[in-house]
Amino acid sequence: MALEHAILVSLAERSASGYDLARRFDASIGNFWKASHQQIYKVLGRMEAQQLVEASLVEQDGRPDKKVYAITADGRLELARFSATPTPPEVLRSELAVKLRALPFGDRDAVVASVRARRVQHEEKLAYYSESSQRFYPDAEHVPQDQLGSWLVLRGGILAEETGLAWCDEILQALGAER
Amino acid sequence: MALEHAILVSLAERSASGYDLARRFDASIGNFWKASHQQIYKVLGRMEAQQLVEASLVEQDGRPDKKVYAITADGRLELARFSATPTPPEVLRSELAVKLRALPFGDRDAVVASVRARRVQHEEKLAYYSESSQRFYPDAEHVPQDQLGSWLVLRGGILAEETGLAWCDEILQALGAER
DNA sequence: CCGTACTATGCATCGAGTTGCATCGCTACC
DNA sequence: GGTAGCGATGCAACTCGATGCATAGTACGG
Repeated sequence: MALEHAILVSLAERSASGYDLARRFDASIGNFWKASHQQIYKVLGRMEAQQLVEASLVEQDGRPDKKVYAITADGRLELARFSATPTPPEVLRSELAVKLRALPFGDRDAVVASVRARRVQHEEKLAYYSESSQRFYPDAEHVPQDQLGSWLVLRGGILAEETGLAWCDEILQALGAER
Repeated sequence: MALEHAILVSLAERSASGYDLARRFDASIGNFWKASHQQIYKVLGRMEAQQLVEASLVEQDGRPDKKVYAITADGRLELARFSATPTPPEVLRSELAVKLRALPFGDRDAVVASVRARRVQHEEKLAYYSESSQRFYPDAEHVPQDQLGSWLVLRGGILAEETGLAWCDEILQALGAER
């Protein structure tokens, strides 16, 4: 149930409407946790009932009104409690790996195409992360304490994409395909 | 719905009972796709109704009878069709990343403990993969064609664990903690 | 004035997967 | 004789998330 906690973190960093959160979950937070706006609204409703967050209606002109959510004291407690919880191992599910294993029974060229597509995705995300890294943390040796977590998450993303890229290259080479 | 296809691959490699499959999904296949025995039995039932697999009752002495499943012609077709399908990007959900991002609002020592635990997991899996690699593919330069897929999946596992390990070390260093 | 696009919020349905529980056969150990 | 443990199969309840659909206000271009 870590979507709840991802939302708490995001609201602790800065209060936001459901719509704002949905956009964050498509960008910065989305780098390590994905969620649709429907899911977010549903969970926000539950969290408000549990008094982990509180909403205030903000009237806007030029655009529809919105409900801005803020984390409560209870929410901060829950976030701290979660932070102190042991982290279960992550379960990986790789459809690409299934297809690789299915190579003797499947379509080699199509799998190569999938790997090429995956490679492009890794390249794009890596480029995006690298750009973010240079923009927000130009001095990698001196990252401010309060941004340490975000920086480490970004580093994890970069490492993961580099590795994904390297794996794709290894696959393509083994299958005798050009990049 | 790739559990279905993971089962098809496994049965194409060798026929097995639900129980056998459950063990495979805890070991070799489990390296890239996890499933509980309950889930496996449920899906096997559906797949038998769809005639992707067929069961034959095997009476054993010294242990309970079992139903051994084999892939059908339809199953092989479905597997080939799946293999030729574009692969959707993988959605990552990292609870550890949520906790890192939550560092300013949480328990630094507890997060360090989580990272240390995660590091041990990576070490163990890496050791297991490396051992498998040396045992089954002693000559990495000359892997037989029919085992190429399995080899590449194993390589992916090794790369991922090495990277996970490296990330943990980077985190521990940044947080000023020893290994 | 009409269509398109963006902001903003939500419901309803369905499938996949997790968790807990249950049953049965047989072996091995104390 | 009892019980712990493994092989073997499955049902039931529930949660999470994906997908599709619905609605409403406002801005802007043509």
